[in-house]
Amino acid sequence: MNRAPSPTSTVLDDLFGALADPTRRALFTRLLHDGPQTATVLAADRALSRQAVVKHLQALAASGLASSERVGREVRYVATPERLTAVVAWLVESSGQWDRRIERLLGRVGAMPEAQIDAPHQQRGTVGPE
Amino acid sequence: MNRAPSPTSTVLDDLFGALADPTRRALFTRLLHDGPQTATVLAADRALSRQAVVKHLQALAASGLASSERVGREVRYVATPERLTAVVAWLVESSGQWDRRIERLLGRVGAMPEAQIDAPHQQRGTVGPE
DNA sequence: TTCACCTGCAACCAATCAGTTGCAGGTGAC
DNA sequence: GTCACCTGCAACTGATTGGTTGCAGGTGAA
Repeated sequence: MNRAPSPTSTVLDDLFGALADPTRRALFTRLLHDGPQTATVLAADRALSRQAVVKHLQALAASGLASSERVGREVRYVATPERLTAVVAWLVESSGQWDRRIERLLGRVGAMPEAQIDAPHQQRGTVGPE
Repeated sequence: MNRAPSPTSTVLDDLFGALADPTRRALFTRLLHDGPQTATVLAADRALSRQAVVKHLQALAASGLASSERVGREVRYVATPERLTAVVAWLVESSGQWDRRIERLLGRVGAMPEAQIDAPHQQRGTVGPE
């Protein structure tokens, strides 16, 4: 599973593209906080067809923000937020030396207490770099 | 100038959407590093029509990442990266307590001197997590 | 074995998007 | 005033996107 990113689009295209849709962001954060879910379950409490949700999840997977594993007859999707580092890297890199505000904001994250940082769920191996 | 964001899309939709296109990202960083430019000039060294560039710049402006000012018969576009704080805010907020890697990356930036936060950036309402 | 349930694939539709071209209207310089 | 140059608007096209529905196929449980 987990479609390979299309050769004509870059990692950042896929990432920003995936995050540009509110439904997709919602699915991503839902997976991030509630752990693995099937598309069927995710579609249940949303006014969306299962197929629509599947397509969104595949878009997330194509960008590396989600991954799927088969468990019996179900397919569970998991958020894989590591890839967001590419977004952060772009922010840092492209901004170079602009005004300080963003660094202050980022500083807050850097200063986060470690107690809160533990991975919310097991981050299984399918994630590998391409 | 600077179209208002459409009422049906949120700030984040517009931001991520604007950044999802490689041409738009290139234009943005170009403006960021080289300073104000006209669409005509920007289109010159790109294999793109002026109108196409104008549309991209308008998309950037709609998301708040660029602004334009009229100077005589020219219109100069300027990058306004402050709005990127909304992206950072989303990263911070939605991620909450994920994996360490990103914090290391962010930590590098956050380690800068004089990091104290004022108001996290005035967000015109609609930004929250959805 | 049978049946219920979940997934995957395909076709299709409407809307949006990226891009083009053509033309009209301002503005500055000579 | 004239002319060159830049911008703005509109129409149009092709591709992509977000969404739907229908149906076939695999899997687990009774």
